[in-house]
Amino acid sequence: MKENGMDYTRYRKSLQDCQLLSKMDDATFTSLISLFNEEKWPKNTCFVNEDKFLCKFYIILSGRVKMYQLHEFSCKEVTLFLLTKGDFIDLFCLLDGSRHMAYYESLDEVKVLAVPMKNLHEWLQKHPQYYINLLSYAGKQLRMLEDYIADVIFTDISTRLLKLLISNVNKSSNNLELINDLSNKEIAYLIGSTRAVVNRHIQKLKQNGSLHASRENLQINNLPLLIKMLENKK
Amino acid sequence: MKENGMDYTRYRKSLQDCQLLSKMDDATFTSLISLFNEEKWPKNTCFVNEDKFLCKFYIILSGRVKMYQLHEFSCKEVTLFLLTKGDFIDLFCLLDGSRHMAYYESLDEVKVLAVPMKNLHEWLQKHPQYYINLLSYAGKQLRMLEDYIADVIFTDISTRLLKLLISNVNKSSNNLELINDLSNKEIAYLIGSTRAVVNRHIQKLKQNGSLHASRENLQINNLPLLIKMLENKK
DNA sequence: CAGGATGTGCTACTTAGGTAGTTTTTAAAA
DNA sequence: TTTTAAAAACTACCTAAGTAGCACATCCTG
Repeated sequence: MKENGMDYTRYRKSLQDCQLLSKMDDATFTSLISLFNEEKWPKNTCFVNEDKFLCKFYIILSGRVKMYQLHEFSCKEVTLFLLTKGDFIDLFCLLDGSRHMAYYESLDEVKVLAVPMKNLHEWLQKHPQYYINLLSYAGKQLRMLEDYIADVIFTDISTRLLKLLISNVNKSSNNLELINDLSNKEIAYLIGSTRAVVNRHIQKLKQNGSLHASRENLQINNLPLLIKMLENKK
Repeated sequence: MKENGMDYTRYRKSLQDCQLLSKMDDATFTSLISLFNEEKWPKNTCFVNEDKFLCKFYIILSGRVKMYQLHEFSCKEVTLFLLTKGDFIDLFCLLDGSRHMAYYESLDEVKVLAVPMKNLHEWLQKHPQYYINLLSYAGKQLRMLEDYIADVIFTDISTRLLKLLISNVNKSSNNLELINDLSNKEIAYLIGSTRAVVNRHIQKLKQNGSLHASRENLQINNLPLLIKMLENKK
């Protein structure tokens, strides 16, 4: 991190949605952020729960990182979180220092702020009120997993696909974001299915004109229709 | 809570596994526990995310409480957590005060310690280091949900049933605990399935002599066999 | 004891989703 | 440009799991 402190305001801005940093005055922010160093990870890099996640804590500045579980036997995957700007890696290890069996992969070139776990712990000891922010972040993730489970148990693949598409449409631009450049396989992992099945359902959406799909490119053609289809499921 | 303080040591003992209270000296413990009142909930009572969970925080002293999600349309259920001694209700609401869409039902007569959310927040403000304990509890729950998702996506019902049974055998007594008096329906909700399907698999376990099952009563007959069956799945 | 409610056991049926395999398309690398 | 690899598209097949329905057992209560 630059000594002159110029960068801090830049980080302040780009991390304005980061839960750890919310409701934090500038002085505190500076004391915290000065502990970090910026790192850059290349695209499509896998981190199979390396030791680095036990000794360092990361905040994503830009790019996507998927956090997933792998079934060794069948080599199947599920993506649990699609982490983006402001998200943490790995909160679990911060919590209790125990190894968290999880896999990470960068989907873009990713910029992160990195801090040695030890330093962050020391800082938090001095500023324990910010544990609340971490708790609130953990709570948000817990609810996401609860919803994931409810979806998997209660609804079929086509419903889950519709939900995924609709929930990733940017309200203002009406464009599909975050998942629009993913392959069918990655989409499948996001909803707990397989490439072939997801493709089958995508074909139907293409046929009724609600979706445009080509190689690693998804575009919503008719959002109201997608919403209507989702509502008809219930 | 009794004024004489006699009860505090009793609570100390029965809550020794409670994560919020770990590494807490007696004076601090007393200052915290004196905020609580003991409540008793009758068996089989539903709490459909009532306002009480928004204004009060509970620690379970004894008995089981299942936390579940309900699919309104199909009236299907999934049990996400089987809460017992030392568990919290509702951590989520404590975190950010937002309504947490969840359902609770007591499976036994349940004793809890209750504290107004406001009072606990005030106490935590004065003792912020104990947020760490809550974080660590949240982390444990997050991992449980991650495992749940991995199980549902990667494995079939019979595998999940075997896992459930094996993981609830008391190592020392070799007896099935916590779930041994549940109906097939409740077992099904625990692994994200339905009564009929679970019953189908239970029949197979009865046939090969690994399990004894009668009305709301499950007993392990041959644990090594169950373990072997689980390993053969992989 | 009778009646009702709930849990269990079992049959038969349906189907969505997983699987395997092949072809075609696309895009990047050589 | 050709080559190669990955993604997408499509076909055919199989099966576990969900569903519905009913008979029977068990328990509790009036």
